[in-house]
Order: sequence, then structure tokens, then C-alpha cells
Amino acid sequence: MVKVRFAPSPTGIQHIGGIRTALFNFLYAKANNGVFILRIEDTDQKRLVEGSVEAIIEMLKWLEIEPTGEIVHQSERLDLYKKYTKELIDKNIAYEKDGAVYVNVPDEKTFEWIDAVGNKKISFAGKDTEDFVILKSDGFPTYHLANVVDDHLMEITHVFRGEEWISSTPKHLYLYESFGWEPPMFAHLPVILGTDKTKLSKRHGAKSVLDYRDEGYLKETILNYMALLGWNPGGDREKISLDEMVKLFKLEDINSANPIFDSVKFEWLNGLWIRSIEDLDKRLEDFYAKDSEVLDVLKGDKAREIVSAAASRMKTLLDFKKLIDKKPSREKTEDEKKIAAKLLEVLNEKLGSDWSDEKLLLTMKEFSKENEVSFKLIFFLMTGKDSGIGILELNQIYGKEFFVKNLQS
RNA sequence: GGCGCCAUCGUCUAGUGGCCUAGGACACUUGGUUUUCAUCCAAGUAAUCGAGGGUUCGAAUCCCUCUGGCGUCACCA
Repeated sequence: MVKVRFAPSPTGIQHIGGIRTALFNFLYAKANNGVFILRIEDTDQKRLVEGSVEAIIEMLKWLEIEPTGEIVHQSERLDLYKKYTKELIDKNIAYEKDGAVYVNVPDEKTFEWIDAVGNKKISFAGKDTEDFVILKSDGFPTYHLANVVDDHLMEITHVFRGEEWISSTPKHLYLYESFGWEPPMFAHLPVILGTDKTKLSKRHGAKSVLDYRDEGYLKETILNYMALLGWNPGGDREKISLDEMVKLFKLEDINSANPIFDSVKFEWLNGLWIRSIEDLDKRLEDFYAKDSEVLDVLKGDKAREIVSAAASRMKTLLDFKKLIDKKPSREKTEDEKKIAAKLLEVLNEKLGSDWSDEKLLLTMKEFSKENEVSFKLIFFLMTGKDSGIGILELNQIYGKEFFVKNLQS
């Protein structure tokens, strides 16, 4: 049975690239009726950052790629690592020095494995792998030991991790061999690069999943974009749901080149999802849960009309607030004020109390033609904005009063 | 620098020896729909497939060399 694990270290907030590893683990597990486990690699006491475990769990929960079973904390398994360290010392594979325990890798050995990404053989000579620490002087294991011991004990079948681990895989292979254990299948995922082609980091403005969520990105967008960055389900599709990913996910379709994160396409994709999800109103309510001003609008009797008028104009949920803002974006010039007054006069004269869409549109068109005033200007005079929700839509939502107020101000 | 991985439009990618005078998407440009903006629709610009050698009747696809990019060389993961 397939059993995989996502094994982050709680040393701060992970940026969006980190979560891709979790996604691929999840996809592979689900696609193969397997199990997906979360293991916290908290073996570096100095670098622990409070709250990062909670943040990881919250991210996975929000994205709906949740692990099953108990969460394993390596810091609670110290006895285990000590026991296996002793075993290696007894076998003369490990030795103590300066209070730490090292493993010596024989020069004559060769380590090779078939990596699932690219289905290629990777091999390293033993002489290129230095002696390495497995147990630190503070009694905590290093990644190398803890990782191998836990993966074996937890019966992990496939290890999905970042490509930066390739060069330490020989160490892990040697550990498996020394213990007499069968190594799992390795799948080293290409690292995501920033626009300057170096490993994506905060320096590039790469944010955490939670940051993107707070900026109005949908979980569908994040999952969709991260999955397609380096994986291709076949065909020309750009939009794919988590369920479909699970159905189509195949190891051999993962690319081995390093992709660059393109925030412009990412934003486009978010707009695409916003336009197509069924429960946009619900998403907005959740997103603006603490913003009573926006919430009032969303609970109002015109909510449906507003949301549907705003949908095609949003790239992020944050844009919604701007779209429904009634305040003019700038002052009118004196000339504009004159035209506004005239327009209001004409509207009152022609429409009276009947501001139906048809009559309003017809009158605006006539006014535009007769006075050589562009619709762009008319839109500004009537709404106070240079762009935004259409006049006829606003007529349905706010009605006459809104326009009159703008024309008079 | 040693070791390893990678290499198709600016970016994400399709492509596994002939269907490729290289397809799709984002971005960009132009036109259409339209009450502004956006959406939507149509068209266009953009890769001599990193370079050079092979193999083959035929190569983006296979092999070699080079170049470039990235990763890694911690009592961090």
C-alpha cells in the first residue's frame, strides 16, 4: 500500500513553494488509495519558530489536502534515534567525536537509485560524500538519521521532497543499507524559481499560502497553479480541480526542469476561478467575515446582483471592496461639474421618475451624441469612478438616487 | 571549485524518430461585442527547439562534447 508523508520543519512560515511538496504527496496518496501523513521534523531546537506547526496545519486544512492519522513529532521520539545510533556505533559504522556521532561513508561505495521524477538513474560515488553527523551533541538527531529511521518505521513507500535533497540521498541510502532496510522510492521535485531564476524565496516576494488567502486568492487557484507548475495532466488544460488532479495524477508526468513562478499568470488564474465557482457569495462572506461594511452589502437584498456584477471584474476577492465602494475616486473639474449639471437636467426632464434601463441608456446615448461627451466621461460623472460596475447594473442595484447624488457632488 | 540535476516562444508548457514550415496558455498588439472598466469573441507578434558534432532516408525527439542555469557541499532542514 502506498504511504507517503509531508515532513516540514517548523522553522517559520513556509512560502507557497513548500506547500507544493505537500500537494504532490497528497495527490499521489489519493491517486493510489494510499495514506498521507504529516510528520513534524522539529529536531533543530535553535530554529524552532512558535506557531509554525499551527500554520502548517491551518494551510493544509484550508487547502483541503489534509493528512490522515496522528501527527508525528520527531522531538518526541528521541529515544528511538538514540537506540538506532547505538546500533550503528556497535556495528562500527558510526563513531563519536566532540560529543556528536558521525557516520563514515566508505570511499569505494557507489550509491544509485531510480528517481521517480524523470524516471532516471542518479548515482554518486562514496568518495564524494563526506562523513556526516547523525546525532548532535544536544542529543537530537539530524535530518538524515531521523528521516531514515522514521520513514522506515512508518513504512513510508514513496518520499516526495525537494530537489535540494538529491545530494544528500547517498547518505540516506547508506543508512538504509547499514540498518539492513529497504529504501523507499524517491521522487525529487524540481525547486521553483523566482523571476531572477534563483530558488524562490521571501526575497522574491513569495508569500505563504495564508498570505495569499488573505489577499483574496482562492484555494482552487493555489492548488491549480502549483500543481501545473511542473506537472502536466495531458492536453492543453489550464484549469483543473483537486478532484480531477487526483484522477489524472501520474508520477511520470512530473517535469524535471525548474519552473519560474509567474505571479501574473497566477493572478489571471484566480480571476478565472472567481468567475467560475458557484458559491462566490459564500466565499466573499467568509473572506469579509470581519468587515461589517462589506458584510452588510453581502447580506443585503441586492447582494446577488452586486456579486454577479462584480465577478468578472475581480482578480482577487480583495477587489470586491473596491468595486462596491461608493466614494468618488476624484474631484470633478469645473468643466465636468457643468456637464454633470446639464446631464442631470436632461435626465430629469426625459425620465422623470421612470429610470428604467432602456430609457436611461437611450437618454445617455442621446446626450453623448448631442453634446459630444464620451461615455467614459458620462460614466465618471454618474458613478464618480473611472471604471467599475456598469451603469445599468448599478441602476438595478442602487437606483436613481445614487446617480443623482454623484451628478450633484 | 568538486559533485549532481536541468535545458522548446519573455513565462508555464505540448511534443518520446516522419502528423512540427513546432501546438496551447499567460503577457503583449490589433479588431469585434459593449454604457466605463472588465468579461467574452477573433486575429497577430513571439521559440532556426542553448551551441557544435554525430547516428539515421529522416531528429525538438537517440548519442557525444561544450555552454549556460539551478541545486548541494553545516552538530539547518
